[in-house]
Parts: sequence; C-alpha cells; structure tokens
Amino acid sequence: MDSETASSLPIGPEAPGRASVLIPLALFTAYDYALPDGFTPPPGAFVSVPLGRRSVTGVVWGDGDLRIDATKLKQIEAALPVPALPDISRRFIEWVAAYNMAPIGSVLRMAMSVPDALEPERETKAWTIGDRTAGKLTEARARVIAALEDGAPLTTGDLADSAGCTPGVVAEMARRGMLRAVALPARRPFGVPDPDRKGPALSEAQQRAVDALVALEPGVTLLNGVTGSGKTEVYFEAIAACLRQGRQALVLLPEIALSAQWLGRFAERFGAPPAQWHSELTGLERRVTWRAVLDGEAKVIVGARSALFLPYRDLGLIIVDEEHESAFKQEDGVIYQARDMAVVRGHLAKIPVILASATPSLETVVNVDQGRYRALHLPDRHGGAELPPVTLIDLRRDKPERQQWLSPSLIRAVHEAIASEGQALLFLNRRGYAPLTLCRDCGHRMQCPSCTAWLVEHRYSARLQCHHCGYQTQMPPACPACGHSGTFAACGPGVERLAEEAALLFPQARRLIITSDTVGGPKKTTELIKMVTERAVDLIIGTQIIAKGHHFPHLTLVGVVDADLGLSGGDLRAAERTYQLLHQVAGRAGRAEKPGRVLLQTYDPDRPVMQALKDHDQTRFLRLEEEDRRVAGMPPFGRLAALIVSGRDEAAVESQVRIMAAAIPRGDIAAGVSVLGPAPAPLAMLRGRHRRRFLIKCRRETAPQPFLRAWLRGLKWPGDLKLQIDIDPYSFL
DNA sequence: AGCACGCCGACT
DNA sequence: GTCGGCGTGCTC
Repeated sequence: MDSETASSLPIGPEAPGRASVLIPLALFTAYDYALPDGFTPPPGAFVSVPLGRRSVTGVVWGDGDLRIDATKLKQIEAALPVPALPDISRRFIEWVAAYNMAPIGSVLRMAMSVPDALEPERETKAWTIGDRTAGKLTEARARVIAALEDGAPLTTGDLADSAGCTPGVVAEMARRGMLRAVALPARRPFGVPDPDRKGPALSEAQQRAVDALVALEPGVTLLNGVTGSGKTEVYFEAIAACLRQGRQALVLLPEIALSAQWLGRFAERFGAPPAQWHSELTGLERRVTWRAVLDGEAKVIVGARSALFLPYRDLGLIIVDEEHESAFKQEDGVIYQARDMAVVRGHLAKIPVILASATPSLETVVNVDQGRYRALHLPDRHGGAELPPVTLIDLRRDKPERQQWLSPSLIRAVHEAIASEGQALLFLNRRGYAPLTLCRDCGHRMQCPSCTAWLVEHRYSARLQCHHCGYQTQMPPACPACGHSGTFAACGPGVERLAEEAALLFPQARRLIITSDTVGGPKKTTELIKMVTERAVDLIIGTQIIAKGHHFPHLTLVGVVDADLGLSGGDLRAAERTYQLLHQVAGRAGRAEKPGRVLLQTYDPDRPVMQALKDHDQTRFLRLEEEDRRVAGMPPFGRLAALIVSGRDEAAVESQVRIMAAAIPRGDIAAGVSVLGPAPAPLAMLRGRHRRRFLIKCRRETAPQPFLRAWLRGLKWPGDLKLQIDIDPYSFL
C-alpha cells in the first residue's frame, strides 16, 4: 500500500467568508457554506448545516472553492460542542476514499457512523440525601435515607428497590427536598484497563517477542505463531506498553460476535473489559463509545472492520488479529480491505501495526520477505502438545457407499475415537441438506429467481434457500417444471445430510450439529460450546463456524469430509484460503493432553495444498503459491481492480459495457494496465440484477486508480445502472 | 440519506 | 377530477 496512489480532496483557492463542509452522504466532494460573521471554525469542527430543506451534521474540511457561486451558498448554522475530528482521521478518510475510489462523504459516514453521536449526552437523574428535616421521617423514608448513606447516588428505580419501597415514596421525598438530584454520567459500557496487572507467565519465545514489540516502533510487524502459541498474550503486552504511554490501542478481529473467549482473556489480563465496536451495539452504546473514543477516554477498542474509522484522539497501536481472514474485506457499501487500511492508518499516525496470524496471507509473507514488514515467530505450542498428525484419505480408492460421504477409513476412525472416550468432529463447510435439488423426471434444477445460484434445501426448516440473497421458499410439493411429484433428488452433501449419515452409522453416539443456522445468537453458541467442553457430546458435525477460536480440549479426531471444497471456482486465493481454513480446523484436534489426529478426504491428494497440510509445511506451500502468482502477475506481484456494472435490465447493462469497452483509455495512462472483459460476473445475476464485470490488471508499480478515473470520467450512468469499483478484489463472486 | 418532483393507475 | 405508488435526481 503506498500513499502516492491517493490524491487528496481538491480544495479550491482560499476564499474568505466561506468554508467547505463534508457531509456524511454519498458525495464525492465537500460543499461550500458561508461563515457567519466572526466565526472561523477550525478544520475538523463538527457543524450543522442546512441541506435542501433539512439540517445535517457535517465536518469542516477546508477552505471554500471560489468556483462555487456565492449566491448559492447557505450559512453554517452552528458549531457542535464536540472536539474536532482529528487531523489524522481526516487524512485517513481522504486516503481511503481516493484509494478505493469511493465517495468521500460515504467514508466520512463510516467515521461518524452514529447519526445522533453528536447530540449532547443524555444524563441519568440520580438522588443523594438532601434536607432530612424537610419532611416527616417515616419508616419507608428512613430506609431510603439509609440506602443512600454509603455515598453512591442511585436512580429512582434502584433506590426504590434497595429501600424496599415504591418509586412514589422517592418522588414525594424529592418533591419535599429530602433528596437532592444529581446528574449521573451515562454508564460506560467499558472499564479502564490496567496495564500493570500481572499477566500470565510467558515462555522464553513469547518473552522475546514481547521485548521486540513493546518498543512500539512505527511500522508493520507480522506476529506469526501456530494456534495455541500464545500470540494473544504477546500482543496484550504491546497493548499494555501503549496504555502506559497514555495512548489508545485498537484491536481488529474478524468476527467480534464469536469472541467471548477473547473478551474473557482480555478482562483477565487488564482487569476491565475493552470498549467494543460492532454492528450489534445499541444506539446508546454506540453514542457513548464513539464519544469516548473521540474524547480519548476509551483506551482499548476491540471491534470489527468499521472500528478502524472511529475518531481516535490519540491512537498509539493497531493490532489486526487473524490478519489472513477474508472477513476483513468489506464487500458492500464502501469496498475496502480493513487489514490494508489499518496499515495505512498506522502509517499516517506513525504508529506500530501488528498483524497476527497462524497462517499469514501471502501478501503479508511477501511483504516480510521484501523487507517492508518485520516478522516475529512463536514456534512453541503453549501447552507443549504436538501438532496433530494429518492423514490424507484418497477418495478414489477409499470410496464411500453410494449416496454417502464418509469413507470406510474415516468411519473406522470415528468409531475408534468414540470408543476410546475421545470426541470426534466431522467438518463440512456447507450449510443445509443438499447444495442442489433436481427433478429426476425432467431434469429441472431448483434455482434462485433473482440470482445465478442453486437453491439449497434445508430439511430441518423444510425450505429452499438462496445463500446469496436470502430468498426462501417452501419446498414445493411437485416439480414446478413438469408437475410430477415425489421426483426431487438431492445432489451432494450438506451438514444436515452428513448428520443423517452419521445417525445411521453411529446411532449410539451423542451427536451435535453446529452451523450458523443452528447457532442463532452468542448465548446459544456458548451453550453449545459448553456441551462440547463438558463432554455431553461424542460427535460434532459442523460448518466453518466451529473452526473459529473455540477450544475443544477433549477432541481427538477431526475428519474433513470434503477437503477439495473451496478449491474449485478459479478464485485467486482458493488454495490459500483452503489451507488456512483446514489448518485451523485441524488445530482443533488434540489441544489438551490427549494426542489428536486429522483425516482429510480428497480426490486429489497430490495437490500442493493437501501435501502441505499433511506435512505441516506452510512455508513450502506459500513458496509454490508465490511462484504461481509471480508468473501470472497476480497479487501481490501485480494489482487487480474489478468493475461490476449491474442493472435490472439486461440489455441496458449489455449496452453500457459495450460503451465502456469502446472507451477504454489508451496511451501513457494505460501503460502497464490491461483490461479483461466485459464478461458475465461470477454471479451473473444477483438480487435480481444482471452483472457484467471488467477485471483490470496492473503491474505492481502501476496504480489502477488514475487509469480508472480517466476511463470513468465522462461516462453516463442512465437509469438504475450501477457501477461497483472493487480495488484489490478478494472473492471473485 | 432524505425529500422533492413527476408521471401513471384506482378511488371518494 | 385527485390521492398516492415509487422511479429519478439534487442537495453548497
């Protein structure tokens, strides 16, 4: 990521009496407003401005632009009583907008993220003891006074509860002046982490890594260690060092909802929970947290992607945990790679960024090789347990029964594991019963009406479901094409079908199926995980949800039902992702004293991914991947951008991409750039919109943005045609 | 994102 | 005749 690729927002010549104000809407420029007499808000000031016939909150961005007619200008209404958006935040917003070619107003929107964040904080009214003699001291009133005697003010409800009286008693005492009202600041949903609480004892390797990290030098460091090597404990010490400097620290996690165990460990080390930032916060929590980040009061913030855009007052450290996770890639709205943007944010602030992973992405590994990032390795497994041996099962020889998916050797291994009082896990990364349903009589395939995708049968809910747009329908009683009934055939396995097979093969085993459909909320997840850790279960059948961060100490066998799944589709990172996912699943086995083993079923055991998993040889696998990408000029040895044109009217989309193809820039600006397409996008129809895609491929030293800007300048977008620009695309779907 | 304007179908 | 459906376009 190099900062030259981004240009800053054009700000016009100095114009007295006006200022440009950025508004958190999908706008590519700031708007100019007249300044009231004698009022010069500094850049970053939050102001309310009229827009159309309403009033919105924006941020003063710079000087006005004299090209805008003065008669058009409206006046800034007021400055809000909030600290200004810090300079680094503004530069970051500009950078992100320019790099990802997104409307800068949309990026500001992510940074404001709470429509009412700037409203004055609502205070809670609480009571302390007033004039005791202002009324008769009845028994109930005496209890109220007693409840307040130890000092802390209480709200009406709490006070009535602890005094054992009705709220009416409290209200009457207040009216008489026996109680005095005090404003209670809104309760902070986070505490003050203490860096000097004693942490767990560190191994020698961990201590070496800590020593390197606590120096907190600017730049990027890869913290690489296998599952259980104690990466978290190591970066906690970097957080502690940052806190001792009085600065804020940000931890980005791929899926905050699943990190109850992480939060527990944090609270144990620091004596208080961190401030959290994710989509499930309530309005009040968002407001309080946002303000506390801006005020510098929230010291450690843990969150998903969007936490990167919070208005940090003094950020001193960024940690991206599980940096290889594709969940860091935001795929709708403003499209960006949060891990890469975190590196940029760190660069702008001249602070350290730590990328932690057991299976780092190829991009990161290459950055280490080329000297752009530092690397720290944590070789030892924390509890001293060995990595479980991995065996490949060749499905061409070791064939499952017809319409079944477990090979004889995997079945045997499950029996053995259960018989020796261990637990077994069968992993299949496919929700539902079967990925495809067809009619045996006419061959009709059940397809989503608004996407190019099969409908997946979910037998537990008796529905057909599209996994791309959420379309659902009852399982029809007969084939919609030929009208015959009882002719549906389920093709291929999903976890539900696997569970059916397991019930047949292991009827005596206590089985548990864990998928995002069965999990629901964090509470239910904790419950299911508890069932496993307390050995109320012998056999777990699940999708990738079980691969994430949960500790299963009694697990002795992991069986991967379809290790090849995820390798098809021609995705650039398919092999890499498969390696990462299967490595993570394999890491579930044998984490306590019990040795574990891992069996991978594959039709292609000779593939480098499979061999690498078998030999635990990540390095060799990455070298092979690296070579492939280098030869193909693919990232990180080249750059990609995708343009997706979509619309409801297929002909209009087709005609637009023809116009675009004719307008592809030539000459100097196209040096080192090639354009592939237009081609139907991998999901040629999604949510009822037809999609065509161009893929732009550049040499590493050439940025695609100037080329794209030249291309798109002057193009018209009639009707409901939409253009999506995806810089550094990840999933090609 | 709102909130207008605008241009077609079913109502008091 | 007009009420209202939501497609389209603008907001300094």
